[in-house]
Amino acid sequence: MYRTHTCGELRLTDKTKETTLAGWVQTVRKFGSITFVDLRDRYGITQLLFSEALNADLEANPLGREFVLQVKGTVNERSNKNNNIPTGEIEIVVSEFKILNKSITPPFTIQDDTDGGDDIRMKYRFLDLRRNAVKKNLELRYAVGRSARNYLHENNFMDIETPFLIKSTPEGARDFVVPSRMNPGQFYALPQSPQTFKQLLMVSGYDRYYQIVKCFRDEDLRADRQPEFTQIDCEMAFVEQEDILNMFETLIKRIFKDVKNIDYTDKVERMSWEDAMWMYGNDKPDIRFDMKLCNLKKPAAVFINKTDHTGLISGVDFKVFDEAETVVAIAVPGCSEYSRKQTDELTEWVKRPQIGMKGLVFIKCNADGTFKSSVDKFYSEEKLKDIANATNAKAGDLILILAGAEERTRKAISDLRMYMADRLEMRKSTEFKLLWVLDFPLFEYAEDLNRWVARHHPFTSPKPDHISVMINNNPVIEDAANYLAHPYAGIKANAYDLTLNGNEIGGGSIRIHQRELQEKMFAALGMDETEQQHKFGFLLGAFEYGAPPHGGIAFGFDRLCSILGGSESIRDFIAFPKNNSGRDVMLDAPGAIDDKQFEELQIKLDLKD
RNA sequence: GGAUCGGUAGUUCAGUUGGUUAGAAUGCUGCCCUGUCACGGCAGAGGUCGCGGGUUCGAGUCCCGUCCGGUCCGCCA
Repeated sequence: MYRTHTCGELRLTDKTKETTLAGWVQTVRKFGSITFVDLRDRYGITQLLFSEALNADLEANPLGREFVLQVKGTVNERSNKNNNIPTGEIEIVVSEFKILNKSITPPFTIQDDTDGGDDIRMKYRFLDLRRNAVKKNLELRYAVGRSARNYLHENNFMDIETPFLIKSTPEGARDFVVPSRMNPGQFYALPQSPQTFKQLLMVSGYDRYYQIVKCFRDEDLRADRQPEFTQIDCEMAFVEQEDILNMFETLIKRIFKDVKNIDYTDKVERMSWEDAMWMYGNDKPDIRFDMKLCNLKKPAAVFINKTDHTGLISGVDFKVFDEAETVVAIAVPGCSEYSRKQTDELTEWVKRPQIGMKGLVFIKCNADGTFKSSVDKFYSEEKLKDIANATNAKAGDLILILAGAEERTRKAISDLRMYMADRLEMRKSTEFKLLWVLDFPLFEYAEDLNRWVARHHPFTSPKPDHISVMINNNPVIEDAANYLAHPYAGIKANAYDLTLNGNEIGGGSIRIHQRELQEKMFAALGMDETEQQHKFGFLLGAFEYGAPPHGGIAFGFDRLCSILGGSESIRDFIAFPKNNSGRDVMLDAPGAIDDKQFEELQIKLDLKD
């Protein structure tokens, strides 16, 4: 038997017990004739005491960091206790020991505050995983998964596996492809999600399905994006949007309780996509803080039902605002005393290529009730006061105004809002706020293709009121410059995203379940009948055999874990993640394959450039 | 596809307007130490400054290219 106890379980109550432990040597502290060793395993650290009698043995078999060690000994009360660790009141007085395996010196220290950088830790990920900090993250991930499975099981959801080797249907993200040896010249694709399979399961009558499942997308990476990632994928039959929202906000609340011991008793707020864009410039707004947008000017074709404050800024011959499509402001609390250097810094920030603004207008709402702005030449104190009122600015606030093309400006003000909130430390990783964003547009205009593309995916149903708009209008866009005037631009979807602290953690929709409407949808996306049949014939066929109304949702499991763990990067919550370029630096994958493999696949490599 | 930051000891970093022998901490090795737990003390080893080219009397430092890594934009139905 290798061990009788783990390195995390012995306590003072076990005093005088005989024990055998096995683990890794964390540190060796030698004191002349006695030696202390911290022995580590998954469960904790236990201190070993090697007395003088073992010195000859230790000299013959010296210990080093990360050696795998087995010891026999007796549990002893320490004379000096260590309150920082659970086993800190005891130590093992070693009677005999055996080195089960040696280790060369690790390239970085295996400690909470390691000296290793990201790169080297990824290369030696198996060592990095020994560190407590990384282990904690994986434990949190396991807890989130367990909580979700328990909840879904209790609610009659059934875990059903779906295939990884499927057919490429180049809609949306790029597919990873896998050549088939038995079908030369043909390729499988790895699923971007089990979307069509879970819908088929609904047709089959498995009315509550879930799967914690890997998905694959061959797109460029980010700190919160990996080429293979995990979703909590769910689908239900005989449901309306309301049923889904209730079922799954309860799931997330359950996870909060199980994993973080947080009682999320607040009602989960809901907001239309249009309101989110209008008030936050963002379809996944962080609503833990206010700083709502004040729309001073908007283009005629969008936000048709919203009123802006263009009267406050026009009529003074200020060209920057007059010529801009959109002018939008936020009031940043308590920043009216910003120095010239600080406002310049903000201006530089919005001028970076990633933000792409030409400049930044600011109004300081001084504590004494006066106003000072970068556009005093154009706007009187009275006018500034009116603008300040419109933005809900208080004395002491700093109003920041951006002007330019609608999409870019709205994104920029949203980024600026988040940036200022970060600067003012208004985004605490221990505070959680959920928000449903509803009523997304069904379509998006793709300039490069001059046609509509599905904003969510092509199986999303339109709002019942909008079905007739879809049926009765031709999807072809005659006037590309004026695409917003096309009836399809206003069609809203039965789609919903759940956001947490400004992150999209889940998204889904009520699906189309009638063949006719699904065909109309495919046609709107530029697919003729042949193409529809070729790509999605199986689904259209299935809809003819009694497809029930259904809908679902998928959660980004890795991202949810990283937010709950208070980290920006999902890599910390994946045992073996890929780097920024999609490489596994430990395996050095992807890599070339043998000529023999090419031969078997009947593929000849001919790289362009 | 693009922007931007970085690459110097095993590791994390410093290195001034280009100027003598490239430093610190930590890790590693050896010696000393009976109550440490970030142990301590003394001594020591350890460098193709990512790679290639250029400017210069002289390049870790400046320029060009390239590779690698981080972050972001595009992209991610």
